[in-house]
Formats: sequence, C-alpha cells, structure tokens
Amino acid sequence: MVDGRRTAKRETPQETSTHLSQRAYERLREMAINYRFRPGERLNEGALAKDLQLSRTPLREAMHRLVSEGLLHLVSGRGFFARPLDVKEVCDLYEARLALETAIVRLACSRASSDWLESMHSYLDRSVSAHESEPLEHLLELDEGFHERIAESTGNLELLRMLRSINARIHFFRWVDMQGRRDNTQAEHRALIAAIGRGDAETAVDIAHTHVARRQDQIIDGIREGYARLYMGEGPQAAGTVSYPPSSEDQ
Amino acid sequence: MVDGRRTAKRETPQETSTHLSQRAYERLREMAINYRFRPGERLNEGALAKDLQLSRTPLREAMHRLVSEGLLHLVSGRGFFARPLDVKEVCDLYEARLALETAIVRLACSRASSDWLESMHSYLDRSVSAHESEPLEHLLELDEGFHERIAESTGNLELLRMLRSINARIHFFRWVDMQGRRDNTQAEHRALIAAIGRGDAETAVDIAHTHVARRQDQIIDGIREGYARLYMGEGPQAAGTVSYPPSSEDQ
DNA sequence: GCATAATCAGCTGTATACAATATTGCGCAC
DNA sequence: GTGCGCAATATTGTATACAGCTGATTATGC
Repeated sequence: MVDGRRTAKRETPQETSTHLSQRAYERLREMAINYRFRPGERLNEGALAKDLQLSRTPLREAMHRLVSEGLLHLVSGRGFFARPLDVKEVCDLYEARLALETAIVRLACSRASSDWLESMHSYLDRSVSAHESEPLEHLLELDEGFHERIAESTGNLELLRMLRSINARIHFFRWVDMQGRRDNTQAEHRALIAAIGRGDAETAVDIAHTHVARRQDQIIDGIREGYARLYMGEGPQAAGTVSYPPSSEDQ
Repeated sequence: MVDGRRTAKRETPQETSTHLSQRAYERLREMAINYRFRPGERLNEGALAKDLQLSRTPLREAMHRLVSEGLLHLVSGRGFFARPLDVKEVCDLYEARLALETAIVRLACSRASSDWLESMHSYLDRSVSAHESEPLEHLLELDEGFHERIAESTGNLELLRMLRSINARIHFFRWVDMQGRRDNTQAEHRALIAAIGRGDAETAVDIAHTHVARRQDQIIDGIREGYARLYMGEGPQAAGTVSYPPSSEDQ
C-alpha cells in the first residue's frame, strides 16, 4: 500500500523532470506568476498535494523555493500564502526593472557580437510575422524573450537571472496592461538593436529607458484592473475562500 | 521515543526563531556565505541534520531556499553541494552590484530625506570610531550596512533585496580582499552622502561607481587568494572529503 | 441576545520509514 | 599494478505518521 504511488507516477509517461519537487516547483511557479491563486489566498498543502499527485514533502520544498523568489509568502505557524496584489511591490519591481534594463543595455553596447546582432534581427523578423494574429500571451513572451536575449548578450548570468526573476513577478500585470492596448513595440525594438549594434550607448539607454518607463506610468491602473479581473467573474478558480492576506505593511 | 526531540529543543533556551527550517536556513546561510563548506563539497544531509539537531525534512526545506539564492547547488540524484569558487560568477556579481549601486544612488539623490541624511552622518561617525580597532569582519559589516542604508533610502524594497542577495554572495571575497589592504573608505563615504544630500546625482553616481569599480579590478586576485586560504591550512573544516564540484561550465 | 469559555476539526511543522539510486570497496582478469 | 564488474553500503527523494497549534464552532453564563 505504500509503493503504489511511485509506479503510478509512471503511468503518465511524458514526465519532463525526474524529481517531483522540481515538477511541483515548475507548476506552482506558473500558477503563482499568473495569479492562478487568488491574491493573499492561503494555500492548503494537503489539497495541493492531492491535485499535483505527490506528497507534502516535495511540495513544501518547492514552496520554500518560491518563497525565496517572492512568488509565495510564508507565515509562521499558518503556512503558505499566494502573494497579495501589492501596488507598492509592483511599482518597486518596475523601478528595479528599469534600473536593470538600463545597465544591461549599456553593457550590451560594448559586448554585442555581430552573430548576436544577426540573431536578434531574425528574432524580430519572426516576431513581426506573429504580430497581430497571436494570442496576447505569446506576444508578451516574445517581448520578454527580446529583453532577456539582450541580457544574455552581456554574458552576465546574474543580471539575466535578476531580470528573469523580476519579469516573472510582473508578468501578470504586463499581460493585463497589454489587454488595453496592443501597441506596436517593433519599431522601438529595431531602433534599440540598431543602437546596440553601433555601440551607441546613450541612444540605446535612452530608448530602453523610454520603452520601459512608459509602461510604468500606466501600471497602477493595470493593477487596479487586475484586481477587478481576478475578483469579478473570470478568476481562475471557481468558488473561493477570499482569505486573509498576510498583510505585510503597506498601502 | 518520538517526541523527545521537540522538548530537547527547549534545552537550549535562547532559540531565536520558532521554526526549525528557519533556524536551519539562517545557520546554513551563514555557513555558505563564509565558505564554511569547502567549495563544491557535497553536503551530507544526514550528517548535517545531526549537527544541527533536526531531521532532514526542515533541513532540506532550508537547503532548497538557499539553492534559490545561489548559495547552494542542487544536482539531481546527487543532492546538495556547496557553491564552488567560480571566478566568472563572482565577476558577474560584482558587475551586477555596480549596476545596482549606480541605480540606487541615483534614486537616493532624488529621495533622501533630511532625517535620513542625519542618520547617515551619525552612522559614519560611529564607523569612524570603530575603524582601526575592530576586527575586519565588523568593518565589512559596517560597509555593507552603509550601502544597504542607501538602498533603504530609496524606499524600494526590491532593490534592497537584490543588493542584499548579491552582498551575501560576494561577502567572502570582499573579506579576503580587505585582508590585503585596510584602506580607508571613510572619505569617499562622506563625499557620497554629501552629494546625495545636495541631490547631485552625477557626482554621487560617479563616486559610487569609482568606489565599487575599484575593487572589481582586484577581485580576481582575491578569489585566487581565497582558493589558497580555503585549501591550504586554515580551512574551516578539519579533515575533509575534497569531493566533486558539480562543475558547471567555466574556467 | 451577547460575550466568553470550552471543545473540536483541520492544518502545519517535524520526524521517521522506505524504495530507488549513487557510491564505495573488493575481487579478479589481464 | 591497472582496469573492470559486482556486491555491499550509504545517501537521496518521497511518503507517511503524528504532535501541537490555529481557527472555528458550539456551549454556557449573564
């Protein structure tokens, strides 16, 4: 009666990762990023474990990692919570992203290889062909990919890691924001790559700055809209305990 | 025979944190930051758990968090490893720190309150009095504290968090570096605060940049020295399995 | 009826059990 | 001696057991 689980796992043959805690991490991360949990919702380990078909041990390991990444909260004695919709936090993240992106672009200007420039042009070509037809989600991924590739071009894995971590946490808000206006960022992206190609740091930084900062202005509205979207109608879960946020400190 | 542990815990009365996984996290973090483990060393969960007087469950939870923070590595099927001494990684971290610090100082210029400026002056006064007498470790903490306070002044918790994370990972190398020369950074710190106080972003950024970048030059030597220090004589552990590094990619 | 106390179910945090895998040590051929 | 294969051993990854705490619900006094 003990070992049935381990073999049952094999019944679903296309398991991607060997370890359950890793699988749990990936799935929970996706859920947290997209606010599949209601903001501030308390997460029941038993129920989640059953859902994901594993035991609480690897589940909790995954959850601890997500706490480190700011995607879940842990309250002593009360367990894990989905991150709340925190306006201050999102603003901080946007500001941090702006700082990062600026530094990354500046570095890219002095390091971008011609191979890389070529690959970016073809990346943008592919993005163009995708533009109006694709679902929003995919367009956003293309945009994130664009900026992460610039980070990769610096060769600095830590900057890339930080950018990815921030992108994960603001992903949902950018998605909400994009629903309002599907504006075309293609031209700006081209100009940015051109400037990087010329090694023109001042222009490149200026473009990147404007590009990122423009959204920052609108983001607070976006968060409000996100609130509405999650609590009215189309929340990802059916009937919900709208439970206690850990209520850190602000607003 | 099962419940003895829970009460045994109380025998050491000055327990700071309620949860064992939290305690394990704090202790392991300190150990990882200071390379109390040999670089790349495989960490035996059973032995560690016995050392820390807890079971493997909370220990592994703590370790997963440290993996997220780049202080441990996890290799599928082989367990947890101390981070290796990775020259490329440390260089990346220094570069990222430079970028962060620049952005932080720029923000601080437009946000620093007079209260904050006053508190910084008294912080520097206290640091002066400590200077030549204190152990290196304490001087380094003062320096880290100085920079983290500037980050706090921006009000941006994410920038602060990122700075702290980086500082933890380069702490050891700064320590090694300081052993070479106990140079006086007081004057630069004063000048930096003064520039921030005037809202003079260009000067402030320039000071911060020089201040951080200067060390970057010397850091590679520092890492080499760190190698020597850890492998020759004074390693923190007595007789050791100098076992397999996960051998990521470089050098 | 309202506030407070007592009970109870549910959940978390930790320890332990156990199967599968990795590593070590040994014998043996060469 | 050196390299290979196999047995024994150790260690990981996961499941389960269980004590104590949290929050809720019911009971009780006024």
